[in-house]
Amino acid sequence: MVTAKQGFPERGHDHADCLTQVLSNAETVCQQRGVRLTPQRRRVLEIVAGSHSPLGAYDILEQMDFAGRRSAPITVYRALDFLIEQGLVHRLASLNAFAACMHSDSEHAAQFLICRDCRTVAELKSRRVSRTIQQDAEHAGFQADQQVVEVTGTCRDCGV
Amino acid sequence: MVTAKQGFPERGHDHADCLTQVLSNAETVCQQRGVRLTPQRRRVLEIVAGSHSPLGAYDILEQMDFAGRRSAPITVYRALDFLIEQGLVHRLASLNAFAACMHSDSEHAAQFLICRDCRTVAELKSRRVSRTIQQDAEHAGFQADQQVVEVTGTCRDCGV
DNA sequence: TCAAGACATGTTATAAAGTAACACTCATTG
DNA sequence: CAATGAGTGTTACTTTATAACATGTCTTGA
Repeated sequence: MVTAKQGFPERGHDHADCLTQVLSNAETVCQQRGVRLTPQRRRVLEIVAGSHSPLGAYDILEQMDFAGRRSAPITVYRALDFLIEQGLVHRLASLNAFAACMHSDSEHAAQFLICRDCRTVAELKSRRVSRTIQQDAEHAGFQADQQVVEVTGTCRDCGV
Repeated sequence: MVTAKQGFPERGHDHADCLTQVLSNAETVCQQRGVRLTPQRRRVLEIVAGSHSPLGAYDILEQMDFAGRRSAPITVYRALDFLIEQGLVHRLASLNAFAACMHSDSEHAAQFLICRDCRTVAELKSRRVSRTIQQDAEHAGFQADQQVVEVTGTCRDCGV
């Protein structure tokens, strides 16, 4: 994805474009891997990617309502499990919430910048940060294999 | 605290010592700050510090049982809120769990190493890591003011 | 073509984590 | 000693997440 590559997404950018790109990237990725992006999963991804701020599972659930029928929570969680496994969605532990991955490139450590004012989330994707953590952990006798980095603060637009 | 200053605590060290130190440090700190380490709060700290692996709020609750009576969850959460505020306990977002701070020194960024085998948790406390995050966030136009760093992997004792 | 198996979803119920609201106690302190 | 404020008790509830089992639906190879 292009729009959010460096730093925060531009306020007022055309988010419909992001959405389109995320979805088409997901199609490609799933096809390549021989896994199925079913309508349910696609729908959940669509909802998550449609928001710049992370959504709780039950927020997603609400938006899944169809013809007055609500699906069960497990439905959403199952779709999320799949999407997370495929790296298409990230889980934000400090918020109990989920955000679409706006980057088509492969594996990257999960690093997030969370604006406390506008609730927008961006990925940091700093190799320097992940390398430093890796090294310092190793130095402490620890073999790191999964990093959670979640930074709260204020983004450019909300800052003083 | 001495025992856990660098890297992981020695397996089989005398944890009763840690506990004593944590508690006496807490007394001192609270006195200095003019806040009250009430029996409830002290009890919760004691329980949390008595475990090397982080405890869920309801694990703590169980250990609070007294004469067959169980307190309400809110009791534990209130004590935890206080202890976290005073920096005596940390919250591990990725585990929904709590761990006592084994370091008497003042403010430090919350950075954790979580062994996936023995579930032991140690603090990393790397200035380098926090500085790097700070800088790279700033570079992305983001004013960082709270960092969550939680690293999962294997500790020296559990490693190959 | 159709049975077997694997994957995906539906349904119901429940577990686990966290909070709201209000009443009561108890130690200050002015 | 009344008033205040911090701490706790009690009850009920919300939010987040999972278990267990039934049902559906694709694929594939006999």
